[in-house]
Amino acid sequence: MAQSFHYDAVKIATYNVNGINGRLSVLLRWLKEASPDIVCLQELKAPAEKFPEKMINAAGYQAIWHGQKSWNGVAILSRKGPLQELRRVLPGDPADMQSRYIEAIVNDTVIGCLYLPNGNPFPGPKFEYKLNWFKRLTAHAKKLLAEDVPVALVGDFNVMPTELDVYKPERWLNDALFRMEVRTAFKKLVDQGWTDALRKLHPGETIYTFWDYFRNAYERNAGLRIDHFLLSAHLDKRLRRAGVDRHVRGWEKTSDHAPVWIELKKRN
DNA sequence: ATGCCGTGGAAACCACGA
Repeated sequence: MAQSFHYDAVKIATYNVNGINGRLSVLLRWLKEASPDIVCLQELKAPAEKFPEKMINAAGYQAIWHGQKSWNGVAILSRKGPLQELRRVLPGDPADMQSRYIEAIVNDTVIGCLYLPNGNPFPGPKFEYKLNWFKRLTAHAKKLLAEDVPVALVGDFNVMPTELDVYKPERWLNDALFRMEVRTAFKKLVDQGWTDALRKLHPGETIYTFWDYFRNAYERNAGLRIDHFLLSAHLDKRLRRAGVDRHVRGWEKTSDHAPVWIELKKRN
């Protein structure tokens, strides 16, 4: 068996599905293949009542979700332990109606599932909204760390943290995913004491989680690393493996993102 | 360098994504 380990692992994944109903067959195929314990989904692009709960349940997962008509939408799935929802709104702006955050406790671990705004075009109100959302996330993240419990902030951050995370950095300098303000915001967040799990286990390696639909981006490996796992110190200590299921990006009717995952040593 | 692709929703085009 290729997949045989000397420890019991907890596998957590994140997947921007780009429309959960349009991608349902891809999602279910991947869930069966990868068998993650916890999954954070982004870009459901469906209102609450159109979340395919029965199919997700039939695949072996409980779910909580925060839907929205047409855009955004986030969900957390769990294969084993129950999900105890903590919040479904990022604090700090009561006027913000976009479904971009949901948080739950699963097996004593806090999972914050997020879909950070894209922010394009720069300059403009969307970019300002992104920076403000980042500030709110950073403030909330600080509170989570202060609670001194195992926490993971997981999802589509819409940021390439460094030049290593972009196939052609020079072309992205003025893009809202790579503007220095946004990279700086990501670094400020990480410097609170979070671990960028993929980067820690694969330093110096080219890792992408997204490839455009056009210009044969996937075939050319013209990708971006924008889906991330930020781990508190408790989880960092348990981190064993991490990767990208990049082959899923090659499937028919697939999302432009690939699923990303980590494995944690199980708690004693 | 660019929405050339793809989704959802409303209305056979538009908003939005990264």
